[in-house]
Amino acid sequence: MSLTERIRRPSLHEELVERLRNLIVEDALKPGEKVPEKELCASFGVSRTPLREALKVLASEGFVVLNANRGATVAKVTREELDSTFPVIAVLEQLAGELACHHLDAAGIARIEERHAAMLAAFASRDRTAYFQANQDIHQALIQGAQNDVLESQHKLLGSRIRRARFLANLSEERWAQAIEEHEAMMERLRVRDGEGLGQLMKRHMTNKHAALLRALDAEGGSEVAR
Amino acid sequence: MSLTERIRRPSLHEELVERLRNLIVEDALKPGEKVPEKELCASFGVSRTPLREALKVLASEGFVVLNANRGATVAKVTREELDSTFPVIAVLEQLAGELACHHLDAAGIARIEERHAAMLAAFASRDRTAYFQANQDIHQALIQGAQNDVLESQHKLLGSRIRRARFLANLSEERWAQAIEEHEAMMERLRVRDGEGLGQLMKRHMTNKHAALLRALDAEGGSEVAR
DNA sequence: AAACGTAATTATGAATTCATAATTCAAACT
DNA sequence: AGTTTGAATTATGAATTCATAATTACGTTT
Repeated sequence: MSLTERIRRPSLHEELVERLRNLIVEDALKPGEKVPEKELCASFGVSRTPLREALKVLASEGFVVLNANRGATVAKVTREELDSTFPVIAVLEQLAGELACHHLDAAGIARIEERHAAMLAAFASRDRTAYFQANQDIHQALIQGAQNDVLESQHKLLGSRIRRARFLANLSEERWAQAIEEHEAMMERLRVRDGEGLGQLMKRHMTNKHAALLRALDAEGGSEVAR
Repeated sequence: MSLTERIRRPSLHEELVERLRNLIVEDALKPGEKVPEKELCASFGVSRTPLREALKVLASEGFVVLNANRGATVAKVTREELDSTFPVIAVLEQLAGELACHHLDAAGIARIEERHAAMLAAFASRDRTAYFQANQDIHQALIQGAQNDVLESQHKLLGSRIRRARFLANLSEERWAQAIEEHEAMMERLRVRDGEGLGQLMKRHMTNKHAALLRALDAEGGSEVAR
């Protein structure tokens, strides 16, 4: 790292935004639950002011809901929100695919190729954890390869808002196999740097994931999705 | 309106987020300027706490930059940010076009048809103000017609972050004429509810607007764009 | 005169305090 | 018994206070 790098001491509220968002995304704070202001202040060892500042930010990001004079609750992810969010993520991924084909160098593609192989191996041994990891790495690499900060931040934000839901999607064997096929097709487009084609495949990949998720939800019949 | 509607009293910080964002978007607070905490507290008649909460939210939205122990400044819109933002807006509009064709009813299309006519009239008389207004109404109507809250809010946020810049774009007569043609083509697709086609045209329309803006900026040679 | 160092001032981040709204719980009443 | 009313408690929104970091002003030194 640079020797004269700016000293960076994140303010309390920044730190708290991170920590609280993690608590929510990692499901330590569950949707619908009240955010226990007092307890959190005590356990983090901070006063209410920075914690409340953090809550306002998280509210604007959509992770919590503020009710006047009634405190904050963790936002529930409704079916409607899911249906609104997936298409937007889908077009963001489409854009990422287009841009990544332009910007990724050989090394970058090689890295994705490696993760793709890891994903195939995980599928072969039906190792869900390894599969999810490799899968996420690939999408992440493509997003970052697009070299567009706005795209990256928006994608990250929307992705984390529906993070929990995505885990429920790849349940069925058929869907899993289909997803693998889709990834194979994506890799082909990436290898020849066909941005247009990769983008369309990524969009469709997301759309299919959404559809699969909806089927899974309908099967269990909950209109409300746990984060 | 419903007789038993919930009483809604926006909290101070919500109110302040709105007001401050307007001050920034409307250029009353200029990019790079310090946000004068004290003055604003005085003129709004509130204490520092809610104002600072509002600043944190605006920072997470990208309108201000917080410097530790050095207060907040209005975010500058850099050339890089512009280049990152336009492609994202473009794909959001693409999605809007696709969805709007599905969701808009005859009345909705008629309303856009009317605004389109108003836009043509404004172009004929070279009335820039009326043109901008009609143009914005059309895009707004298409976004809302998509009936996707996430899409709408993201589009609104990104749009307002580069609002100022967009005013600089339609300077040249050629670009203006080209934009009109693009809108004509868009209307054709909308009339036959060709979502795919409309989406692609809207994306290209944005891409062209971006290109025109860059040319305008290059001509005057500023790497930094006033909001 | 320029540069440096130090004190005074100011601005900022965060804790605390305060007023008020919401909730809880118990007693009174139907 | 169940419901309603009202005091007590608690939680929340916002103002104020406090400690510290940053800036400015000023004097000293070379």
